[in-house]
Amino acid sequence: MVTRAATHDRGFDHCKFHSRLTKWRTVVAVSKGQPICEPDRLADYWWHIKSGAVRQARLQSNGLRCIHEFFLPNEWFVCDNAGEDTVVDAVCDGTVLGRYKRADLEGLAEEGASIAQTLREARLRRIARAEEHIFNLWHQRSVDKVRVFLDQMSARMPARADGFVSLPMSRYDIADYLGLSVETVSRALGDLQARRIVEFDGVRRLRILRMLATLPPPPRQIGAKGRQGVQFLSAA
Amino acid sequence: MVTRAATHDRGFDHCKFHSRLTKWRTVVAVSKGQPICEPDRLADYWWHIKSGAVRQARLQSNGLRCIHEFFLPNEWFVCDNAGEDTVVDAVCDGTVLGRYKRADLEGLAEEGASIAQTLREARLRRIARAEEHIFNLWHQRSVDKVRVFLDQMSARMPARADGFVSLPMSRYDIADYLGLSVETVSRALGDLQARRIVEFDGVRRLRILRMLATLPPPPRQIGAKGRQGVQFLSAA
DNA sequence: CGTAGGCTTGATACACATCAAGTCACGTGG
DNA sequence: CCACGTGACTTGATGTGTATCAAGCCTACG
Repeated sequence: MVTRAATHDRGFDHCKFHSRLTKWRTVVAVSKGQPICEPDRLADYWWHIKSGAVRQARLQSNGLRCIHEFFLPNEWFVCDNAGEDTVVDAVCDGTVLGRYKRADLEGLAEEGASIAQTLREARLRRIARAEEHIFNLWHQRSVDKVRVFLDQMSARMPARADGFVSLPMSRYDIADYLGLSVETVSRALGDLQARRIVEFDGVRRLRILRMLATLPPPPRQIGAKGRQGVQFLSAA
Repeated sequence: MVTRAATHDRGFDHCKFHSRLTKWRTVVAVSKGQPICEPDRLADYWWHIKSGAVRQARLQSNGLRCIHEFFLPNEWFVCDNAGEDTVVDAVCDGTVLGRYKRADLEGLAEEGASIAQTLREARLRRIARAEEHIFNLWHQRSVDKVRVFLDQMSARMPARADGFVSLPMSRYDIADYLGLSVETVSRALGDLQARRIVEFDGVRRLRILRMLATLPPPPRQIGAKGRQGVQFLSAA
């Protein structure tokens, strides 16, 4: 397996900065399907998920909804370049966020190096995740997409002792995230379950049995047969 | 058409900072298919394309190559999270880059606000492009993917007076970027040409005749028929 | 009991990958 | 000059993964 940056937006010392941060914080609670704020204000804030989950999506004129990213408990995010068609809304009921004005938090960051660090890392992780998403959308079969998705989600969600996690999002959300139809997502999940790669306990509670790295080699060869096996020589 | 951040990494005052920058610069020239530097050093530098083009790709064990991004003349970039499977190499012969040690450039940035600005913008643009790429890979038909790709490229490439641009990359590169087969890319290009959306002058020189915004509405409806038409009410 | 939303399952259609030639431009060497 | 090879591109025939269409199921909740 290839080494790659970890994908957690956690690890931020709340005890230490709690009092300082709460001073600037607004708590926002939203129920399923509710936008977290007015679309044109989105870019003005840093957000921190306390519970539940939100999704950042882009709506097309034909009604299709492309979900760019999910944000899960304890993760930080900011929306730099949201267009008019961008919606950020709650995935499930009981979603609670901390909202901080960018100016406040980024000003604060100058004194508190640890906060600055957290925000910087959140940005970097955003790029890393986007690249993973691109890779996942790119050329894989539906089962592989769903598999990678489940791996990522169970790694990012707060885990329980027994290894089970409960997904906050519906099959429709997964479909819109992976660019598949709901039916295909459903079938893929059934397939993974049948092959004992994941185990379900109810529709949204699951546990990964076999990690990606330990899987047998890809049975099918999609695309070109090995274009350009580049050797490194010497630049300049 | 929806407003969205422009996608140019240009607009950096070279005259003003030329002497200061060249002091830290190493010029790197690479020919087609050559990596721009040792893979493990990639993250140590900021890069600036002077001529030609480079591609950032991720190689899979089965030989497939997923191209995450192209970088075109006059654009700045840095590779924060390149894994062992990541390759950044020249798309065509005659590719020349400026290479700057990150420590040097980012230290310099403290005094030169304009440089800091350029680097910050390059990062933001990177995210914006990644999101566009996700959107493009997401659910579209092959013709649409190719169409969007051509629009983006002709907007980013240095244009000539007659409106023609010459693409630096091959059909294989395009296929690996869009997650399609070469044949499909070729057919899509033929289709666009037949429908008088683009005009070709040789295989790699082309001109966009009709921009995306001015196109007729999507003939086909892929995916779900309008899930969750969310109305904004009021958060919290 | 009924209605609704989320989810699953089956039958069919089609967009795109794959396989297989074939073309075109541009070399290199006889 | 032509023969030949090679790499990039195109075109056609065929197969298949997944979208689409259409029920039907399951759970929650009035």
